Amino acid sequence: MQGGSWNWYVLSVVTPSTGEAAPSLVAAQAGLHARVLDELGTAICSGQLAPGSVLYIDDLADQCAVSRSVVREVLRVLASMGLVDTRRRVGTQIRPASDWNVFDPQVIRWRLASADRIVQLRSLTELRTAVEPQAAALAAERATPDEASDLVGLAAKMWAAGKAGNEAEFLRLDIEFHRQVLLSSGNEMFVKLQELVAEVLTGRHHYALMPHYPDEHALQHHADVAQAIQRHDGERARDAMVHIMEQAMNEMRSIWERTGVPGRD
Amino acid sequence: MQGGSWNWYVLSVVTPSTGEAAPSLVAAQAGLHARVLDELGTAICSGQLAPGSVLYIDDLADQCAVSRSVVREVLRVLASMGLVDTRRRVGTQIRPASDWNVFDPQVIRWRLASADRIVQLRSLTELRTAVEPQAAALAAERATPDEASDLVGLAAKMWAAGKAGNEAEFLRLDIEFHRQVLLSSGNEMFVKLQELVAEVLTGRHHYALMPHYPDEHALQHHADVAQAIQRHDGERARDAMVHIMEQAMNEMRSIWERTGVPGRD
DNA sequence: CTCCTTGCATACGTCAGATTTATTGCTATA
DNA sequence: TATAGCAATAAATCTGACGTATGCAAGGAG
Repeated sequence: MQGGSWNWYVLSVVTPSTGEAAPSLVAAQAGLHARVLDELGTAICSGQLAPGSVLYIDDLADQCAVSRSVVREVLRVLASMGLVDTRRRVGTQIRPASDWNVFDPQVIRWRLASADRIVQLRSLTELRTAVEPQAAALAAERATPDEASDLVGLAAKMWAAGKAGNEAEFLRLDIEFHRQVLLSSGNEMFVKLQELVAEVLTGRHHYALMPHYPDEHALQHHADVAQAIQRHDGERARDAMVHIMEQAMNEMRSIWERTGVPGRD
Repeated sequence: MQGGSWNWYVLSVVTPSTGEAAPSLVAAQAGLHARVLDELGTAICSGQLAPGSVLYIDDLADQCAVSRSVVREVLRVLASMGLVDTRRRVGTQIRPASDWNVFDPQVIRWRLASADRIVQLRSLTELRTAVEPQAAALAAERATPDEASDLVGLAAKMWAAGKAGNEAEFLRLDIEFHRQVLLSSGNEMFVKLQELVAEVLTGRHHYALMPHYPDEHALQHHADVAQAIQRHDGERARDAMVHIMEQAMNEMRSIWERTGVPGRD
């Protein structure tokens, strides 16, 4: 009805049958709002809906087989994420990627599920590389004795899991260790960042991008960080964490150099 | 109607007349959605609506004098920011601050307008301290010749503005300089972070929290960063930026040590 | 007395229709 | 050519209705 509309077929439930690409992480009975939100968010972050494209509420309602209320609520959420911009008399326009709230967990999930996966991975890893050493230094100043003890304990368990070759357990402990460091830093934003990183780590596992194999040096560095924090030695904690980050960065680099073009699995 | 309801008066348009605290940054003719969103977001981030409190759509519609549609759309946005959680048969519950998307620009604005102002300022400054040196190092690898030249030019203009005592111009150039460094780092998340920092810097100005007075050393460090980036010397760029951040951190520290209790202006 | 099942009241979820309003692009006029 | 007025359009808002999951409590079985 609204003018020439726009070729919608890209949004149908095709999920190009490339296999594991999009098993639609949103359960079927999750409610219409969540379903439509996920559909549109995925379509936008994957680039299927190019920036500048215009959507119309009534069309979307028809094509998604939901009422306008649902569509409107979805668009309001997408607008708050910077993904779209809706204006009177114009419609709802897709905004360029540079406007997106790339710190929104939801946006990160959508991008991890898209061809941008590698870019997202790289950005977050670089951010992590910058933040975690600083967090370790702050934790050395602010961690309570209990927190410090927990960290030492976690490092010990990581060592055990690494020796035993228990990969799943090691991954869990690894995430927990870094979460604890960021928690002890006393900076709420660092903590939230950890949630994003955890998203990536589990996502990395889900997309089978990188098996995590612990080595001797990494284990030692984790123990060093914990010990330095317990002894309030900020500099040593920072340096040890820098080493951990360097290794993580090297592992990541091997990923995005190996997978030449995006879109590959 | 819905049970004992909840004492709503805290949300009225009181804006306690303490003066400049809340001139309601949202224009009156900004639309009902924006108005209600701002009201509720402010009330939640300020703590007037304590975590665990329960709101009801119909009550909100009455008290804000808008239709349920508007309230529902607002709540959906607040839910996507992690500020509330709405469940059937229960109502809409305020979530604890640890669940908030503290990277959402809107949330940051609300928190800057609240008593949490100092906490927000500190968190972002610490984050900035962690990120910008890394960004400078990356920029030294990735900046195009044009970008590097621009940076050198900006540093020169900052020097001129600093000498001339042109404070407003200096602030503008300062923000632009750091934005350019983060842009040249080639990391989209770093760039977004800069937008948050700019939010803080202008907010800081708006709340008269800190006059920015440039000194000789700071000017030299900015010039060093620019030059190091142009010469692809990542280590020197990182070190110079660390010095800038140390100074920024010291200035901030003087703020949140001076203003003992929050709530002071 | 405890535990589990069952039924009910409740507040959100979804829908459809109507009306208002802001904005854009066109057109006619100075 | 520039500007002011006009008409078309799609979002913004309101309203009333019905569906539906769910927390809670009453009641029965062990």
